[in-house]
Amino acid sequence: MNLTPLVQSFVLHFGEMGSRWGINRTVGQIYALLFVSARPLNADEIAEALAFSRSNVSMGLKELESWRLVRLLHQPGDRREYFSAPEDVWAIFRTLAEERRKREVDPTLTMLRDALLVQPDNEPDRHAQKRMASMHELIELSTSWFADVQKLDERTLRQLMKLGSAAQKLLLMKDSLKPAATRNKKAAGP
Amino acid sequence: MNLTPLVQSFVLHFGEMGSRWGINRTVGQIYALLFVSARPLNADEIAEALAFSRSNVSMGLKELESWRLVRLLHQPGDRREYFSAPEDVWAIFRTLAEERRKREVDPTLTMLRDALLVQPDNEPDRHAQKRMASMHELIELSTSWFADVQKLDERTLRQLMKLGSAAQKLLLMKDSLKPAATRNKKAAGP
DNA sequence: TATACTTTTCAGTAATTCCTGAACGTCGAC
DNA sequence: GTCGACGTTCAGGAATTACTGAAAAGTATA
Repeated sequence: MNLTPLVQSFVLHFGEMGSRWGINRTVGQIYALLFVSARPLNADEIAEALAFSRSNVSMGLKELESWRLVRLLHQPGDRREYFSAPEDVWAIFRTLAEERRKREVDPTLTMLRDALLVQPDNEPDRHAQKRMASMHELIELSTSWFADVQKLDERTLRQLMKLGSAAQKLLLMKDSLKPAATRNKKAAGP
Repeated sequence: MNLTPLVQSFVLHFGEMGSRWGINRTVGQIYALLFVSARPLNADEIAEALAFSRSNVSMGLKELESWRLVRLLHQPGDRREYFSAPEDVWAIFRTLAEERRKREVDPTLTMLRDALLVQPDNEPDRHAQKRMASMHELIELSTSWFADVQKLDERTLRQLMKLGSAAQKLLLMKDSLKPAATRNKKAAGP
């Protein structure tokens, strides 16, 4: 399989971006290739297209599977494993965010919580704990908010985003119209 | 300078996390140390506390400056440069997001836009372009939304987040109060 | 069960990234 | 100017990570 220049540049870009992340070049390129491919590909096709060794592709696919970014499937009458990237970019985004949370955010929250349980016995620790507490609050708040928002379906999410900072105005309105709370409550009901 | 166990564990954790990102261990540790420090530190103090070479610290600080994550300042009567991490965690978050956008998102958007300008002359390219277009739309939408939300002050942001998916309900309310024709059209549209 | 095909593992090597010490540059005090 | 304190650069060695080929382990079919 020969890549077109268009696909080539996309794949190379993702390789680069991957290595800026923790993800390595190989994995980024494999994912990019699957993302733009019109049909599922097997490991040999990927290895040939990207000029990687078969074993490197195998490892890359395993990594992508651990991120739940690729789907494994079979073609009738073919024993080989085929891989594809899910269609829905919003779902992909969700998956990515969820995995990153699991791998990066959660351990950090655990570490912070543990640190905040310690009774500080000196000034540096007292200050450090204050700083950690503020970080903990920010992370806690933003991830739980994100988890919440992430549950919305694509259409609603799209609306929310298009609304942009106008959401702020709705908020402020709610805030300044205390007596009108009944009206809001009524209108927002299911 | 000797680190307390509390600070030590925080610093080590950030070193680890750093290397999961593109950032290396050194840089992560330096930042963590500055973050919890009650006063600005100079390069020698950092080098001693973390047991890195002076030159390593110098490079790390340069990197952190390029991310605008540390502030350079001077103490009266002291020629050395002192560094501190900004206090406000919300501001830090903002800075981080902005820099990442500049370094990762913007180049990707440029690549995608260029790719979408090409007139595809074969089926694979036609499909690839469709996929790239959907990715482009998602990134465009979410980053412009994020830029918008990021302008809010801390208090409002905090409110917005605490509101969580209740924001969804406000949105739906707004939607359901429109003439039925609009809503139906929207729901059935692409 | 044997066979042929496919995927995975892994030890070794290649490539990359990290880190250091030494040399160099800069700047203010004298 | 010289001196000394401080910051930066950089070549090269150390450490880590990526990648490969060969061998092993699965697996469906006959």
